[in-house]
Amino acid sequence: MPASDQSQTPAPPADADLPSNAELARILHEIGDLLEIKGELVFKTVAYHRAADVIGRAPVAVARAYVDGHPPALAGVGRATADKVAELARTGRLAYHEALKAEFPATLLDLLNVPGLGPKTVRQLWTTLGIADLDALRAAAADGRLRGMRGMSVRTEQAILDGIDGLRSRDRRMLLGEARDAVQLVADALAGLEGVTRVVPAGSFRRRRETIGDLDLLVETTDAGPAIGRFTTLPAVESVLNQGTEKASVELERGPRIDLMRMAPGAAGTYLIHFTGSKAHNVRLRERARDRGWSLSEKGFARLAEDGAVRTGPDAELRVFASEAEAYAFLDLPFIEPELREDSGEIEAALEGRLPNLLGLADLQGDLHSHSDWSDGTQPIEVMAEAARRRGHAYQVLTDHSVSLAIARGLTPERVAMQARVIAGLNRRFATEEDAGTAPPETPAEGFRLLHGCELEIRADGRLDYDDALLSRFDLVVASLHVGRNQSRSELTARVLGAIRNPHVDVIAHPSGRKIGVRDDLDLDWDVIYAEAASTGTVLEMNGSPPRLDLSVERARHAVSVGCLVAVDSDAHRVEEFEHLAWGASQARRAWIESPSVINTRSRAALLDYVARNDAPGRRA
DNA sequence: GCCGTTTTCGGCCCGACTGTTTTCAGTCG
Repeated sequence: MPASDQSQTPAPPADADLPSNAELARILHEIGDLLEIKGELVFKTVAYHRAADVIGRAPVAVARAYVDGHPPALAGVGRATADKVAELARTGRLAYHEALKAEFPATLLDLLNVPGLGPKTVRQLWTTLGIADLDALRAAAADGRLRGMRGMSVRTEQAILDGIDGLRSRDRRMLLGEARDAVQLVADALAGLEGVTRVVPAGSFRRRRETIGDLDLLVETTDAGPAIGRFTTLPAVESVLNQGTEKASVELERGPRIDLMRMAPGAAGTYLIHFTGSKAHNVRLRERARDRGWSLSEKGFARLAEDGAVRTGPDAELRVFASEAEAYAFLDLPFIEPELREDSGEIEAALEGRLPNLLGLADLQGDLHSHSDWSDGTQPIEVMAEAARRRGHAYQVLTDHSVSLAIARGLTPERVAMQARVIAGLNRRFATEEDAGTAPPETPAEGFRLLHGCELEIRADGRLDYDDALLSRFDLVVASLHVGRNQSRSELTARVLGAIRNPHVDVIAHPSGRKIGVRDDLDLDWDVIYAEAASTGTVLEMNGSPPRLDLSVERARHAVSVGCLVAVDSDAHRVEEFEHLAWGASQARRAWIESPSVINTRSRAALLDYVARNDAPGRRA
């Protein structure tokens, strides 16, 4: 909805003043944490955390919807939570939250982050010893003042000291590429062991969350002993957190925590489901199992007795399945792709037979965003083109930076013309090889061509870096914004809208400008951006570079729902980075996006036809 | 706190590992 519509009458709060979904979620989680420490009924605290999660990933701006008088129906958000969200949306504050916070020192919640410390222990530390922050806890542990408490010993004190030290060094979450490297390290080490049939990453990495905290790995083996032994003694292991007969956890040197679990051959289906999660998805499955008389755990489905307890003795019955699909089928559900398992509507969709036909990496016919050493890439045009061709793509768009981005050696119009000649020469060779049958076997039927594009800078004053005459000579133009990031929402939005409305601009690259863990999103009026992109046919990019993943899943899902097309791009600056396409595709899958909404699932002919139509005079406002 | 054609009250998902226990609570995923 246009922001200008809000400016007249007795002004409801502007979007910028409303708490975001993430802020609402943070407050509700904090209430849940505080109630845990307070010793409140566990189901009540769980309800707050669940409501926080649901609101945090809701597809609409929840506070906005409350202010506008049409709060969304969200499973897990009942009357009490709705009233609190309404108060937060209306006033920006929540009396209940503030009263609760006033009961405890503000720093007490920090203690929950120490591994091994839960709400019960934190409460005990505070009430018996007055410990309310990490420094006090460290001092007490170092002085040996904890060992008198129930459940505390000298060893616990040391574990707490170690845990506090670890907090400082290990608070960063991994990006997808780093997680993949750690997975590979362990998988390679276990692969050759006797009895090991496979090693599978599970958890949030398998669901392709944009950042990964801990890694979960499953090893299918007849005997867990050797695998766990090898795992806990890997050279990269800094410490072993725990180790049993079924599972073990380690921390890598300056790296992540990794959990390894054993799954029994022939029974992997429920293990994979259990350890892939998400927790919320699993809870829904277990509820469904229980309704049907079975208790679901990683081990399989155990038959329940009349009283709701698991049957034991001669009446015991455990159903196991080799594959996830079979385990889902036992619950009369179709297979649900890991990227969808967030309890964000996938169970309902599965029941109603309307699960999306998700985009696959193989559906991509090309890539609209890449660089060479002509600007800030590291490899020659030919090397990049050859690598793209060997991927079996029909096109790669070379989009070196435009002139004003001097730090990236942006191309002058003269160098653009030179580059065009280089590309034409390469394409002549590709055509000759295809005619002669000497092109790589991966080459698709329509052949491979390197398309000439550019990454066009949207300058701080809103002007574009090249004039229309030059822009019209490119096969495809992606526009992006790297400078003047701190302007007001209205200024930034106007700059992006200017690019969207230019008939020669085909794609807006990494629209939010974020880098995960480094810098925040641009402050844009997103609803206006989506609407204009949809009406002009300008494509919004899902950039697959792991620090970007931009658009985000939530934004991409919203954009497509209002009629936008997206492009899944690598933004490769060297050959190895073409693999970013896989990360980008996984984010599109998380956003429930299907192939028709992704422009680069189209053939080269269809892509160029789309661009030509959108470039036609009068096509745009 | 949430939720419901087995319920508007009384339930609410499951198991491994750890540590300090003499049979189990707390934490974690």
